[in-house]
Amino acid sequence: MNKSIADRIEQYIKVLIARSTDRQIEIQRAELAETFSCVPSQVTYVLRTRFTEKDGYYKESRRGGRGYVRITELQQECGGLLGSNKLIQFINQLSTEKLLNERETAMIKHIIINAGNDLPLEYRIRVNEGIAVALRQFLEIN
Amino acid sequence: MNKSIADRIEQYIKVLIARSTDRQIEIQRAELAETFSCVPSQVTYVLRTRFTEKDGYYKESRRGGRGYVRITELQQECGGLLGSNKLIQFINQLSTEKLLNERETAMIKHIIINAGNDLPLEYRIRVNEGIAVALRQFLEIN
DNA sequence: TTATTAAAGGTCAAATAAGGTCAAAGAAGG
DNA sequence: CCTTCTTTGACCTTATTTGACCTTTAATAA
Repeated sequence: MNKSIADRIEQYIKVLIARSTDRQIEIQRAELAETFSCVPSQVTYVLRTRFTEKDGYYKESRRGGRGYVRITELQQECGGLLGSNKLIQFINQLSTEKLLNERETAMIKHIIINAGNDLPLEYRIRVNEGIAVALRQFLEIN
Repeated sequence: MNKSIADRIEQYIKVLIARSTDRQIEIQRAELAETFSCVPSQVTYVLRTRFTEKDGYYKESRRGGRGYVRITELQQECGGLLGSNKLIQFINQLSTEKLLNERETAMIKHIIINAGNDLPLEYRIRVNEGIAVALRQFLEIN
């Protein structure tokens, strides 16, 4: 079974991330497409299908001159502890269930990603748990 | 991660401001352009896109001989450590200014009260500061 | 003192350089 | 076949770079 281009691009990106010191890389979409002799939107496709938030990745990008796509692999956390990606999944779920509207979803995600950023992991997890509890209370669920 | 000229000029200016005693500097547009080997209007572009009032900067300029551009970084007033009451006050202010609606205000307050609750004070302060910064970013204010 | 000139900075639009979206066509697997 | 995943390309939005032309002000010449 011959790997598809998408598979190879996925592998390539994952190797880059693994090699990085901070689980974060920046790529040029066009350059990567060039490397794999495919159209740029193929790269977009790979990012859309294999580097989702649910997979534990966070993406940012900028257009125009010197544009880029930055991919961050969120810290994998163990057991029942609530890391940022799990919390974001939870938020997404609330959004799907229409318990949060679009703006609320974006706002809370922004806070989660940015607020506890520089805290030691254990504290971040506790903050995340607090946020989850608060949200549950506020929305009167569970 | 190859920075654009615009990015480098931005950095340069920010370093100058940081080094200044009064968060205020004066530059010569043409000279700066010379330094970065670009056209003068490139500097104008950087000032227009990255040193706006929303970003917390104030600009004055004068044309003609001995012309200049003066850039002042407005002092962020909530300089001290951010306890929960201060943060709540801040949220209330956002609410008064209609930047947050009633539900959003209540939700965020709920989160603030619960999120860092059982953390040591120093961490709770850091969380609060993170939340304030994230909110400012999200609402695009200073 | 007044008129002229040179030395700034400002504006705006075109050219260029990215990344994003979407839908259609093609391929793989059941 | 039918569905799902992949590949491709046309078109869109955003960011940067550049240059021609405009306006303001200080210095200087008359």
